[in-house]
Amino acid sequence: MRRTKAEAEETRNSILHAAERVFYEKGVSNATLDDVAKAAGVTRGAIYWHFANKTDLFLELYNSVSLPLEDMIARDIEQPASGVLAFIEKLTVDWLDELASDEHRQRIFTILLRCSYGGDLMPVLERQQEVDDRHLASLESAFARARNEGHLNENWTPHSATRALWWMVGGLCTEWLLFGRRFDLAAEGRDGLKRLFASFRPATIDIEAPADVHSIA
Amino acid sequence: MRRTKAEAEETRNSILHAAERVFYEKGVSNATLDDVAKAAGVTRGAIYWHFANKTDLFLELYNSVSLPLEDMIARDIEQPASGVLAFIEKLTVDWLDELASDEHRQRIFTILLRCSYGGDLMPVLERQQEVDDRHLASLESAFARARNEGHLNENWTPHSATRALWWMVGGLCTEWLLFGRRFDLAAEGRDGLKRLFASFRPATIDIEAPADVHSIA
DNA sequence: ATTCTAACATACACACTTGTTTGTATAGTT
DNA sequence: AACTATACAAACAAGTGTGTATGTTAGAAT
Repeated sequence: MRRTKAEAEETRNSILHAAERVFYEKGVSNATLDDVAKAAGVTRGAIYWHFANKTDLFLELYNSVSLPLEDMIARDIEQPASGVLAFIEKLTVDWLDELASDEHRQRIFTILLRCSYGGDLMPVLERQQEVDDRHLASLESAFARARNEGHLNENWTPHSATRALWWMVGGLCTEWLLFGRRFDLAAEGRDGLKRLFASFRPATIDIEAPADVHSIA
Repeated sequence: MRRTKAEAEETRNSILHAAERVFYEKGVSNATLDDVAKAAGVTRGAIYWHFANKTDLFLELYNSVSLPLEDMIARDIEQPASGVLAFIEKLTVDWLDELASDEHRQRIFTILLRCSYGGDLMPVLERQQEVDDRHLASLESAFARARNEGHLNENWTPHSATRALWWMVGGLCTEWLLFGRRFDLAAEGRDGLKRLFASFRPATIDIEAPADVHSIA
């Protein structure tokens, strides 16, 4: 039953997709390789051909997800300094929108949130920490630039604003993913971010803006 | 080896404590009942005498943790309306302090965060959702009172303030617990909450306060 | 003092999962 | 056309955890 290379790559992908679904539904440690095999329409032999073992399959699945957030954040250096805060806000909102519409990424994140990281999954944890730390550093430097230009409210520091944003987005996504997506992630996130970023901005008296404060509601 | 009732209750508790440690270290599904038994200094027979199975043991462990947050929040109804925001802030800070100093609760929460909730653990998830919903409703009504008294900044609504606070605290604790407690939970939390609550308050011109803004830094 | 039973320990049977090994048909290679 | 490595399927071997059944001892009841 030797398949062509394209077909082999196809079965490898189908195994990865099946693993994503099965890991998401049953949890990584509760899922059996036979579950994955059946979901992919193959036998365990195929899995052991393409992957060394379950941990390796999980790592490959983790590697297969692209993390465009890094690129997005990296670009903020080149953005005009005047709108740093607006840029970060848009970036975050866009990221939430993408998560809300990408079931693939939803499942991956949920799997990562629910898995134990005990023993052989340590490299995943460490890589994730490292990525997070880079994101936090990027964000904090962006907030620092905003402050230096006088665009950051004095209530906040670059560090505290970074953490507040990070924790709020993290908490939002965690609750949404772990508790059955019981609300509109994009809408609630957009609203919360709008208000948080409003508090980030200095309390300037809106000189040029018309004073129709009530029209918002 | 028949023991007295007090001794039996003692072994039951030792089993619960061992389960807490073992579940925390190896994850619920990766932990063996024999691991728990050995950690408790008994055999699996003792566990099966006191508990029906692993799921039941986990549920009993979950039930054994007291959730004083409910009482704390319930009392806010009786607080003076003038300081609702300050009261909520203090409540949250106190709760963080308690979590930071109570390793028992840290382990329980970590276990809950890391476990899969697949299949037979559904009741736990549902109960937790229900508890969370009550907390959120309490918080939101408190914020509503603050707004009615004119103590809530117009940038925020009771709903959005509740969610922002909830998500920020949740994200804070989640990161702290899952990523190895790499920062000072109480200090960072207190600082972040201070700034968030500052943005909750209306931007009153501090008439009576001396204008030494720079002395803070 | 005897009996009963709570509170375990021990032993066993069973299912399940993993990893490996063997088989096999076919795509590519010469 | 023959050969070989590929891409799996199928069978096998071994370990592991669970649930239960049985054994044992000492507190408690009469």
